[in-house]
Amino acid sequence: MARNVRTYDHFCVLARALEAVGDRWSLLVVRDLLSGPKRFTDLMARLGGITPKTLTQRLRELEDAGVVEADREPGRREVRYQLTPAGRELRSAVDELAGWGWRHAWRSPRSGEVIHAEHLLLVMSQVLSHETGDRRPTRWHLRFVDDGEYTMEDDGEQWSMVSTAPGGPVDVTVVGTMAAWADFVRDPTTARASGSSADLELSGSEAAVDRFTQLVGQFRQAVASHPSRRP
Amino acid sequence: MARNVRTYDHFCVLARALEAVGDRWSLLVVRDLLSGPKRFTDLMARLGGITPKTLTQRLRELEDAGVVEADREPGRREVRYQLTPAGRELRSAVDELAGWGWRHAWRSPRSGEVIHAEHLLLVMSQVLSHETGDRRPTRWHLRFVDDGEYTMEDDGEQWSMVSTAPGGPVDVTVVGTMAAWADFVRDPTTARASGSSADLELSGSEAAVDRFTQLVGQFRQAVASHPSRRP
DNA sequence: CTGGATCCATGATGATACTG
DNA sequence: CAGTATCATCATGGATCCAG
Repeated sequence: MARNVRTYDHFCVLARALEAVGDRWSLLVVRDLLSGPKRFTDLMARLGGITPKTLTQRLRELEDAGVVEADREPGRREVRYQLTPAGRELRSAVDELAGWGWRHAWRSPRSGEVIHAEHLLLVMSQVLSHETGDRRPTRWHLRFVDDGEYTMEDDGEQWSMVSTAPGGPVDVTVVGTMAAWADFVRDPTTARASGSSADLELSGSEAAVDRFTQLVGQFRQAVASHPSRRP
Repeated sequence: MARNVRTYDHFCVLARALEAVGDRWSLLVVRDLLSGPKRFTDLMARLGGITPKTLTQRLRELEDAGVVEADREPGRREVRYQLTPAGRELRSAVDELAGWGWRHAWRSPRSGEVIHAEHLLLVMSQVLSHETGDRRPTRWHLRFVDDGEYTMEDDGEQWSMVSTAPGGPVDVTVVGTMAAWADFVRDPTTARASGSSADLELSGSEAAVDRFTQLVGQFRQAVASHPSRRP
């Protein structure tokens, strides 16, 4: 008789947690739902490489575990998946793992590796939270015409990111394409000086925009100079 | 061409971390090494259900990821596996996941579920850290004649556990078998009153032993009254 | 005895195509 | 849009065996 591969049968809280969210892809689904509710196809797009079969299975398992709930309204095609309160409580565990990943498992992107706005902003939150000294309550609004709308926020303690419009006054607003944003992260001055259609529009007070540019620059440098284990 | 199942190819720190420690069993290996170095067979005993093939594979992968290092000394039979500094930095992530597991994924032990001293002490650390108000620097020394030696310690911020002898003065020393300890956790007064060979020896000041008994009792109650999702 | 390696069976995942 | 169906491949578990 084969043991159930979905359990560990250990008397251990960590094993229990991993039975709920330790399967391949599970925590990445949680990651993408931490920034807000998503539809099945939204998740498919962000979880590059997952198959619909596996995504369906993970969503069902996460529902059973009380981590995810599906919002199905009659008369509406879309199903909106969102985290339950228990699921939202995974944020600190995800942050700790992400922080460790940045410090010890980072590597430069491989060719063909798709860069999603949300994931870039997640790395950025980690780096800005832990590797810059310039901290004060700050709110940025980023609108990617081809990849949704995000708010990045420093409450003075840590940076976080959600995929909704800001819930208060913003210091800087960024509008443009995802590609322009990637360019800007790669080299702020060039991207800003160029007059091409790939430009980003930055608005806000001069001081706030300067600080934004500076922090993005620090992030860029951190990524560039990171002692990746496998470059 | 099949994608490599061991990578996600996301530009994402969390995905990078999960490529290193997200495989089945990996974080449980880290869990068991967080309390100190272990031999292959020690790990086999604690990771109930893992096969030697899988454990070998996980250890090699964790070595490649820079999380684990093998200490092979010439002329010595044993191989001692231990965490690297990067591996030790996984403690906070493991703690966060374990805390979530206690709050949202706990269930009573199934019949046949092996209880290991270390794992019981890990749950206990979580519960004492987060569900009791009675906090002060405390150090307990537990010697299980059949399952090693452990130190549990509250630095005033949180409880932790290592599988070594204490590095300082202890408030309470516990000596006995694993079974006696399990009995004691189940019902302190009965186990203590009984004169059977299953007894635990508790030593320390009367106040310290009383407090120990009381905290274990709180843990026992927490486990008993826990609103398990699947009892 | 420790620290594995080998063989086979089964379950989990991926690729691709298709449907209500 | 939100999945199913089918087939192929890979990872894991169970059992057994082996070298130092």
